[in-house]
Amino acid sequence: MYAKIIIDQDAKALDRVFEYIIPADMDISVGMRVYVPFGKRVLQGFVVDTSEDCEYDKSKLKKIISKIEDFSAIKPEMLSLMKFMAKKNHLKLASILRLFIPAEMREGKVKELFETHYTCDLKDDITLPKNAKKQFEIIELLKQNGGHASSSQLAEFGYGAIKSLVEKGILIKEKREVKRTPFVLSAESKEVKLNDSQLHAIETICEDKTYLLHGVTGSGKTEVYMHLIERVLSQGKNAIMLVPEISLTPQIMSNFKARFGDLVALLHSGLSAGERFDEWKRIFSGEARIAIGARSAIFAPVENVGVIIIDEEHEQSYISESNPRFDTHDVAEFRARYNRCPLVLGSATPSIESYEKAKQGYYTLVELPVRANGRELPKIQIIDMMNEIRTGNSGIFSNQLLADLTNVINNKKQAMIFINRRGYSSFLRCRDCGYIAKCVDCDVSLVYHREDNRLKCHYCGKQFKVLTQCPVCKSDNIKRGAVGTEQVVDKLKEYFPDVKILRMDNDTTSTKNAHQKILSEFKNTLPCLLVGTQMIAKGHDFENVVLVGIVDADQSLYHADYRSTERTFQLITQVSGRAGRSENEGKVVLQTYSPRHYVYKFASNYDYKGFFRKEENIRQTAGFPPFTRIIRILFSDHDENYVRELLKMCYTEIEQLKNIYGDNIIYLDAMKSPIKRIQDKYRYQIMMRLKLEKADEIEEKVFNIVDSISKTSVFFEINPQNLS
DNA sequence: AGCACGCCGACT
DNA sequence: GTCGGCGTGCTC
Repeated sequence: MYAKIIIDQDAKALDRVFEYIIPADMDISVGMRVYVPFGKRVLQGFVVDTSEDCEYDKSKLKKIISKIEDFSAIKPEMLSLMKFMAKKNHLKLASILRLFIPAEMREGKVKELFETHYTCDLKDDITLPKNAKKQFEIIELLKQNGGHASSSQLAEFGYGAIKSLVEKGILIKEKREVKRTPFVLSAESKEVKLNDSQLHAIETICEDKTYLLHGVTGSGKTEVYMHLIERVLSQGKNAIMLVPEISLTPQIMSNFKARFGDLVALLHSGLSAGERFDEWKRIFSGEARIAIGARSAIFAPVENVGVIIIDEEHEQSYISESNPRFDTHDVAEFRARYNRCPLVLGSATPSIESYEKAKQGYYTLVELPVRANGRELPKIQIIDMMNEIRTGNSGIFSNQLLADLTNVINNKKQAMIFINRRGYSSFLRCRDCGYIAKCVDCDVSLVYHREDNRLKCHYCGKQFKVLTQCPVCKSDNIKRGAVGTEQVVDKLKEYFPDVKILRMDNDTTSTKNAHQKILSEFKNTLPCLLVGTQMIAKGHDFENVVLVGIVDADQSLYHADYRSTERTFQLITQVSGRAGRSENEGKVVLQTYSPRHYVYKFASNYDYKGFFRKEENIRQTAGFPPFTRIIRILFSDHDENYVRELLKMCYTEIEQLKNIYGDNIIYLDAMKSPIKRIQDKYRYQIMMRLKLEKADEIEEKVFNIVDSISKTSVFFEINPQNLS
């Protein structure tokens, strides 16, 4: 017998199958990991196929040395998924396979944890010498435990007594694997009465289809998820649920643990290597039937999947931006179709892409239009900061926000001040009329680059001189806009010197548990102000928060990204959800320099559909996804000349495609990447924008061109999020 | 990726 | 004469 094997090395030249002889006495099946001789070395490989015959020169074949584990770590479904991802995302096979098993298993560092375990058969009459008091106590303890005990439980009895019981054959000693189950807060499982739309949603979501579950904030999506999972379990099937990393809060996990107990396996970054490995094994063996985790949990070795849920489906974190780049949606879709089960995408603010798919009938839209507790959403008041400047207030805070903050403090309540800061790139804004420098072709904000003091468009690469005078109002009061958390805290201290002010951002949460510390201090202080970045937007409910201030909402709006408006809408909706969670009525003060921008009108009315229609229209007119496809090909290498040469060759070839496809290629250009050099590698890129009709075909051709020219691997990105 | 082979220059 | 530079090509 012969085996087709993929070598576990991340190199373009090895990105294919190699054949080996399976020794007659070795029982090898597809999906196993093996050691093989490769050149002069011994390497790990994955068996992806076995056959009676081989294609390669028989005399040159070598034998598999040994198995790494005795079981197939990669299940058949995952091998199909590998092929799918390799084609769809142009990834190397080995790098995909690595996603499917815990890193700790590959490095071989983490081993199963063993503990000595003792069992005794309670049905037998146990006769002990009368003076064997200790042995008697041990048997008593075992009786209470149903005949089982671990060595740690018996530690207090001393080894002599145990040993003598074992020797008499009363106790059976064995090495047992212990699972390191991560600690989870315990919670009461409470039965919640479902409203009609929740019931309707549960009833609807049952076919082999993709459902977009659009539920307003607080509409009880989680309850729907739980019911769906419950049903699936009762059918003997299993479930996968994905949540954004930041939502993997102890509260959510404990709710699921309370409902489903040990059937839940949690996969998140907070686990130790050993814990993660054990959770993976619990899923692999079928002991755990519900896998809950962040992005990478979509690769959990769950078999017989009955439902896949992606909560907060619009979250950016579902798109992997580093090394094997993939979109969790695609993978989930593949697995759902493979298992012929529903895929549920849940969100209060679905991504434009997903809602468009629902509109076109690819997804089935299911709505939860009312809040489960019947409470009103907090009022959002928009403050025109240009007007503040005109009336002589050039500070960070509007008079309204200061008045509301004073009110909060006098009433011994709490407020959150949200700083909208994403990335470091900055834009230029006219402080008199609010004008923002934009690209003449692309309708995205230009980014200021300090090193050469120029404005650049991250989509087409065009460069502009830095403006010194506003083209609209001729004012020369043009500044770069970016307010930091520190700055805000300092200012607040001037206004409210006696009030506790906490700060939460990347700087203050770098140490372990800092997160938790800040939040619990906030919880226990009245009055108190919490200043923070995106971090404070998610998850936690604080009943005393009655006011949320959004200091500079525009910061994400004028990011050089066609998705920035969408993201701003999502952010406002989410942040607003922090105010008035309990009896206390909440309010949101939103400060902006562009009060007439449509995003604020729709966001302040919680009008998702209105926003969608407007945004859809704009994307269509401007030629952005989901109505076009953007392809970014990133070349990087230590040798700048080589990259430039490579870029040039690829570009010339790709340009030829224009002759065949004409205006199906809306845009094509080669340029330096916005960040020229990362880790001493020079980065150049080709950007293209395609009409959808021929996009697949063109993408395939482009890939083949680049693949045949380049010796080193090249990154392909479809509709990139971040253009650095 | 790593490792050998190989074909050039400059040194014990 | 030989040591060692790294360009090229191969690994079942």
